Amino acid sequence: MAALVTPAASVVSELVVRGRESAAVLEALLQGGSPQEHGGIRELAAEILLCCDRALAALHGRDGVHAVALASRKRRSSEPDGAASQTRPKRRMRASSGSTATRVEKRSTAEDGHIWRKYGQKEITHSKHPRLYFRCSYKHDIGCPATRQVQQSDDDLSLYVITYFGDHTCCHGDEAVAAAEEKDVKMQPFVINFGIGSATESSTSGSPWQNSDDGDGRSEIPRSSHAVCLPEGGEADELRLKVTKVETTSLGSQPASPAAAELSSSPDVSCASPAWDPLSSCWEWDQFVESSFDFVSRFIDFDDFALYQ
DNA sequence: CGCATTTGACCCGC
DNA sequence: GCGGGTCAAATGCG
Repeated sequence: MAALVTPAASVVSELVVRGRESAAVLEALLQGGSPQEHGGIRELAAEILLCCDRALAALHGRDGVHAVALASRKRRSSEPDGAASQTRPKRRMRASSGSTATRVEKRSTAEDGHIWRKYGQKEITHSKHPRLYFRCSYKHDIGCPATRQVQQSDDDLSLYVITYFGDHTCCHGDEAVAAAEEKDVKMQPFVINFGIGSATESSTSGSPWQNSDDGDGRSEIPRSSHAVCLPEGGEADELRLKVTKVETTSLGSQPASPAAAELSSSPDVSCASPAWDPLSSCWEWDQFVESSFDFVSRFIDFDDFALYQ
């Protein structure tokens, strides 16, 4: 089981947790019964399905797309011929300068569902905050040209100005699922039992979901800038999932991330989540996985995932 | 050891 | 020449 704490397993963990968060909010909405709140129910349900679907996809893709991605990330070694190292024959491509931005957004979080890899940071004159440069993690794998720049707004420190360049060619649809489909792997039904381990049980010795923001006020960028890829418009229709029981329980004290806060439209619902680093679109996996993987494993019989390996 | 991140240097457009 | 975007060696972590 410990061997499952891999990047793929981490992704699965987070996805399922997010699914559970959404489920908790969903139930709160249902209990509230306010008609105006029902507007979000379908969206939440879609989120749940999508998260769980992604969890499956992550496992399906581990030997496929994800493995390919990992394998080809190796940096080009220094030029073997000294002459080449003397000069820089390669012209540098400028994705942003000269070309227009695909879109510019101001958001409270840099999360956008895609996997980005930071490749630079620059202090910008007349700007208090550095600009961070990201490219799609699949740039070198499948040549996804998407890049983005993230800069904290000087006007509103809670906002991040995100400028996108280029369109993603990597996450149109779910390539992991597609890879699984190519292999004709059947999505077998499995059970996520959110009820195993009651709230009281899981929240005994303090909250395992403590916000990592414990005072230094500055979230470091985690080692991995892999955000969970949750592209918009994903369909979870092939998902064969049985959620046997969902309990809305107070697992944590408060949402630990903007994303969780967004999900948690009801103040009565406490959603647990890893700490989110808005600048790098990263979950703080170190704290999250260690503290919660065991917890998450209560919900999931990971033995079922052996089916996909 | 392999990987992602950091960061100084290089390159390019204005 | 300057400012900003990108590269890639160095670094450090798992």
